[in-house]
Formats: sequence, C-alpha cells, structure tokens
Amino acid sequence: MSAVKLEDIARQLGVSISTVSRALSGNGRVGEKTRQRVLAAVQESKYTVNAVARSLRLRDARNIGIIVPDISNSYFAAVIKGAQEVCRQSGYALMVCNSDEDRSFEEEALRTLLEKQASGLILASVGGCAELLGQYAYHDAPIVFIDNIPQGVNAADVVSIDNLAAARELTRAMLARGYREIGMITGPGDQSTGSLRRAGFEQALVDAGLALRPEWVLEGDFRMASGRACMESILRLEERPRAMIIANNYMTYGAINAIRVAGLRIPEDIALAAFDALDETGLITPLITSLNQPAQRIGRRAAEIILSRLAGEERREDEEVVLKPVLFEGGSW
Amino acid sequence: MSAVKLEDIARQLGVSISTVSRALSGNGRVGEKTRQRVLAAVQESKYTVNAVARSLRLRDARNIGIIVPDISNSYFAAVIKGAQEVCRQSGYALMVCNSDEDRSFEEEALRTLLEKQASGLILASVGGCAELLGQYAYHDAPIVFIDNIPQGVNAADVVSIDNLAAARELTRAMLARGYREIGMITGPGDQSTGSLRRAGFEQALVDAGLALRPEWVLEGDFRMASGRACMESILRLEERPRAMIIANNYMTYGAINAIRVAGLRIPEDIALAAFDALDETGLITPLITSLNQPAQRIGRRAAEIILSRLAGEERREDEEVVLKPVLFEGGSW
DNA sequence: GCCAATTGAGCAATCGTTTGTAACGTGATA
DNA sequence: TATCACGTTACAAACGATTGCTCAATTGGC
Repeated sequence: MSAVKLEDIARQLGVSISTVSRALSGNGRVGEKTRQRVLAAVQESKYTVNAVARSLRLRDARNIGIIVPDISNSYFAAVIKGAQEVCRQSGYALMVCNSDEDRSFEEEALRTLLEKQASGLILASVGGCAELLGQYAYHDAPIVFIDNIPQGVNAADVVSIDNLAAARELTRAMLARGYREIGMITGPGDQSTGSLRRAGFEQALVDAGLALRPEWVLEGDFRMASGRACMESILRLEERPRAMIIANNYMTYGAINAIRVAGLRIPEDIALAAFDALDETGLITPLITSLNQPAQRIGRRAAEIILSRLAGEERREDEEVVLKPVLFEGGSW
Repeated sequence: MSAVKLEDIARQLGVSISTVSRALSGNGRVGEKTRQRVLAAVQESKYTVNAVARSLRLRDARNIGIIVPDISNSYFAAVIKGAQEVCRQSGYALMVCNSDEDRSFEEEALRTLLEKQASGLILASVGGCAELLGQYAYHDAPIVFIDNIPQGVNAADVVSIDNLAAARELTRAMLARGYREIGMITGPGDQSTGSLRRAGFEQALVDAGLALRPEWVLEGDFRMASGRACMESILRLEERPRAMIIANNYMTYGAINAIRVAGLRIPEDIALAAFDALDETGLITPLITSLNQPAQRIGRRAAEIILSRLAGEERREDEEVVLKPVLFEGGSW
C-alpha cells in the first residue's frame, strides 16, 4: 500500500525518477555527489525495488519454475536444493510447485507458471499436458525434463540417468549375485521412468537366457501403499521370486513393510534392490541396496541448462545430459 | 517474446483492448455476441494473461511466500503441502523458499519475496532478520510465524503448538513410565522452539522434585550430525541417563545411530522420546515414541490466517493459534 | 574568448493489464 | 422528429520501473 517507490525518492531529492533509477542500477551516467545523495536517501527510506514493475518493463521475470510430483520425497527435495543453489547464484528465483502426482494439479501449476511469465521450467512430469507445454515453447521459455519424459514430447532437453541401462545393470548385478528368480515392482507404464526401468529389467533377464515370469512383474504408482500391495500379492503366490527389484524408494518402503508383516527376512527369504531407496537416516535395516540417482546434481544441471539457454541467443541442439547413478550396496541382497 | 496479448486479440477482432479484457473478466458489460467472439478468439490464439502486468495494475501479486529451514525435512514438507492446499483453493500462488538453516539465506529469501510483492508470508525462521521483517509490516503484508518465533518480535500472528507445555507433558509421560534419570538434546538456545522445549523439560523435572543434571542436557542444531554427536557425548559419560528426550526428528535419527553403533538397545539400555520423529516409512525399529506436530494443519491454518488478514480491512487482534500435538507411542520407551 | 567535446540530468515512451468515464448507437416514447 | 434511456464499446489514465534521446551545463583546448 504505502511502499516507497522511485518517485518518492526522486521528489524528496528534487531529481528525476530516471536519475534515481540510474544511480541504483549503475546503468547510465550519474554525477558522484547525486549518486551519493540517492544512495543515502534509498538507505534511509528503506526503498525496495518492485520486481513486478521491473519484470514487466524488462519483459523478463527472472524466475524459473520447477514442478515435482511430491515435495516430501527426499529425491525430489534434493533435486530442488540443487536447482535452488544454481538459481541463487545467478539471481534467479526458483518457484517450487508440487503436483501431488496428479495431472490436473500439474496442469494448474504449469498454467500458473506460464501466467507468471516463468523464464524457464524444470519439469518432473506425471504426464499428459502436451498442449500447455506447447505454449512454453511459444513464450520461448526453455524446458528441461527430469525423470519422466511425457508422451508426445519427442525432442527436448533432458537431464536424467539412462533408466533403461540402469535397470539392466542393476538386474545384472543381481543375477551376478546368483539370484535367478527375480521379479519387479515397476512404476506406471505410461511414464517413461516406469516403462524404461521395466524394459531394462526384462532385457537383462532375456540376455541371461531366463524366461520372463509375467506374474512376478507388478505395476505400482510410485507410492508407498502400492509398493506394499504389490509385495503382498507377490508373497501370496504359490511360487514366488527369490528377489525383487523395485522402481523407486517409496514403493520399497511399502514392500519392506509387507515383508516384515509376513514375518519374512531380507535377504534370506527375499532379496531386494531398488531405485533411489536412499535412506538418509541410515536406520532402516538391512540397508537397502539401491541404484541412486545423483538428485542434487540433476537439479543443478537442469538449472544450468535453463540458464545457458536463456543466455545464448542461438538455438543449439537439444541437450540430453545423462548422469550416472551410484550403486549403493546394502545388506538387502 | 512473441506471447499473445490482449492487444493482438483486440486488433484481430476490431474491438478495443478494454472490451477483450472485460469479456474475459466479466467485470464490465459486454454484449453477448462480442463476448462469444472474444472467447473464441482467445481460445484459438492460446492467449495467456500476463500475471506480471495484472499484478502491477492491481497492485496485488496474489502470491504468498513461505520460508522453511529445510525442505527435505518431512515436517516442513507437510507444512508446505498444507499451505499449498489452501492457496490453491483461493487462487493464490505459494512461493516456496528454503533457507538451509542459514540466516543469510533466510534474509535473501525474505528480500526476494519482498521485491516480488508477496501478499503475505509464512515464516519458519532461524532467527535474526528483524529489520527486514519491519518492511513487510510497511508493505502491510501479513506475516504468520510457525515453529520458531524470532527474538525481537513481540506481537505477531503465530500458529504452533505450545512448545513449553508439550515438552512438559512429554517429560511427565516419561516420568510416569518410571524413568527418573532423564536427559535431553535440545535445539539452539536462541530459537524459541529450542529454548521452550528445554524449559518445559526442566519444569517437569523440577515439578517432580528431581534435580537437574546439566551434563545430561546438550544443545544441538536440529540436524542429524549434531544429534549423533550429542548422543555420543552422553554415552561416554560415566553416569549416564536412562532416557533421553530429543527436540526434533533429525537429531533423533542421529542419536539412534550413535546408540546402535555403541551396541546398545532401545529402550532397554536407553529409552527415547522425541518431537516430530514421525517416520513415514514405519521401518525404523523400534518405532519412536514422539510428540508429533500436526504439520499439515499448521500449514493450512497459517495460510488461512494470511488470507483472512488480506480479506479483512480492519486490523484485528494478533492471532495465536495453538494446535495440539499428537502423542504417538512407539516401542522406544 | 570561442567552439567542441564531454558529462549530468530530465522527458517521455514503454511493458500488458484493468477500469472510470465518456461517447456512441439503437430503440422507444412523447 | 426530438429526446431520453439504456446497453455497448472506446478512450485514456493509471500501476512502477527502465532507457533512448535530448538538451543544458561544464570543461578543456586552441
């Protein structure tokens, strides 16, 4: 309501608005004594620049948006931290949105960021907002996908691990441990993260000359309850696998729960390996063997790509940064 | 760059900008057929309102800021979710900032939000930004404190549990269980959350006629490493307490780690009760007895208070909403 | 002492919306 | 036909900052 603006300071000092603006930004020439007077008055009056007005004038909001499916998931929290670090250093604000694993919420967030003139967007999509994404291209705001690459998007900047290869390697490592009867709890088939991890798993089995057992492969939704439900089904089978690969952290927690409730031991009765099951507390026993995405690095690289896009005028090739996951060997296999 | 604006649509239709604006907002009167024509053109051209320009004109950015010390902490993640829910329903955007438990980062976030003309602010402060907070009052943006109430702030809207009473009750419950030699790992003494919880603990002991053992009360910084370090010190004591109360979740995880490393059992060798040690995975054993803050409700109420302040013109009394924590009894005592 | 060069500061347009007010056109009534 | 009323639309002024351009003032060189 009563915020101090450039005009107030200008009037108080008997100079023009433009002089005050230039004294602050250092963009035009201003005499040394006037500059000092302005700076003093600004200090004294607690003037704060109005970023809304500035953004309008500059046609640049200097903020980048990030949408994740679940802010409580430590994996995404780390991604956010990484992105924030980069934004902070470059004077951009990071606008964090949570889609709650819901398409319409994701769409809503997308629309809000679009209206707020986000300069760029980091998106861990749950899928299916193709038209809205087109508008970003129209505003020519760069988009970087992390994690899932929605259907309908063919060329784009992407920062992620190679999910297919990763799942294949993880499965191979499990095979190398001697396990032959391996099942999997995958993610939603319509998300690339889900389907690629499944494909990698199946490839590894086929390569090893093993038959696929469809009843051992269940599809979850990346949430804890579904991990638990899937594992319960598995445990009810007459003939059950000796080991399971699980496509993300939360489903793993649910699965462990089911295993404990059934009174079984890990890995003696059933072995586990997972994606991102990184347990920051280090208190879940046995420690879960998992292939961990370098979450913070993903966030950082994604933000860096956005910034470089914003800086460079020329449109380069689509950038696809493939980061290497890190295998943590716990006691769960 | 090439975003469609009202002017483009107006020109295309041969009407004025104001007509298009009014057709969209429904604020002024517009003939039915023109309204239809406008709506069609808007659809077709994929027009998106420029929120920056609108905010400037309306002098209202319609966004509320929230600053938390650690976005990875599930407690704060839940607070954010609660606040977001309310914002979503009322058409406000929530701008999430992470201070990383660092004062200068907090200050930076505060300044950014101020510049972006945040309509309101929810603050879980790590303390010490009194001057900047003054400017919010100046912009008359309502502030609601959650968790810690920084020094230098005397009257304000607050949503939290009654930390003193809560610590007292938790300690009493522990005494009722028969424990007499109780220590505590507190939070930073300069944060009200830390000092109040400590005070409540001490009160309960004094009320019970027990002597305070200063060597059993250590001050941590709410992070995991400090919880571990403090517990290690405790375990090194010749005469050590039979039970510990720990002021937050992360320090508890560190403490459990130390206990396990020392080869001791919970609760047989040392019993634990904590604040917010809520373990979403349910996999840490034994389940930790803890007094849990209704995090999501706190976020929701805080946002609601902001909105009601923004709606009501008249300045009411400072509002202090005291929510009740929930005791979860696990096997750690 | 005069003209050119250089510096300092102001004017005014602009960014895209919203909205008070004025103007316009149509139809009805006297 | 003139007047009035009413429903529609256009005009233009904001919101607060940035910046190209202009012009006045100071300086310096000859």
